[in-house]
Amino acid sequence: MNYWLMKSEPDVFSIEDLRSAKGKRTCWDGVRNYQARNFMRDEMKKGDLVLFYHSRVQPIGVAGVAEVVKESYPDHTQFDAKDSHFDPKSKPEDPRWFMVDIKHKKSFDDIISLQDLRQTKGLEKMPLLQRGQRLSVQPVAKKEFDIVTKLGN
DNA sequence: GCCAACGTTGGC
DNA sequence: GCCAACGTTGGC
Repeated sequence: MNYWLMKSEPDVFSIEDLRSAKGKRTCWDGVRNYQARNFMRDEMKKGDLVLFYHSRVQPIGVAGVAEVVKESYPDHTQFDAKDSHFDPKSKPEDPRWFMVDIKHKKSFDDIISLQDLRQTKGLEKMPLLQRGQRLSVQPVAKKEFDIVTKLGN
């Protein structure tokens, strides 16, 4: 079983949006970065757990936990000319972009702030905390996942 | 809103 | 295959 971190701008889609979504789940569409895509397409498995991260908007940090409930399949927004994530170079018979479905598991009472994460021992190697790191989907070590979720209790 | 860091594109 | 130009991310 693997662990992940996925970023979302909460004014676009927050952990509470996920909680109130139908079935408490959503498809994670719109990822247009190859490395992030590869993680979703090749390595994310049903049952994997995800740290749901709020970026850009204060308070920035880990807002809760979600679970992968459906493994990768083509992201439909790449074929929709009216969608902001439309990719004219992607063909339905050879899709370029993939997504997974995730389901809400837990919202933390308080968001675990980026500053707190930076100050927590054992998290020094988290990709999230590395300089210049921008991936919206990234792996998390089990140890790191355990430390972070413990902070959220 | 700024801007550093990074990814992608496309001319050569 | 290089690399300048451009676009995006995301903390501040």
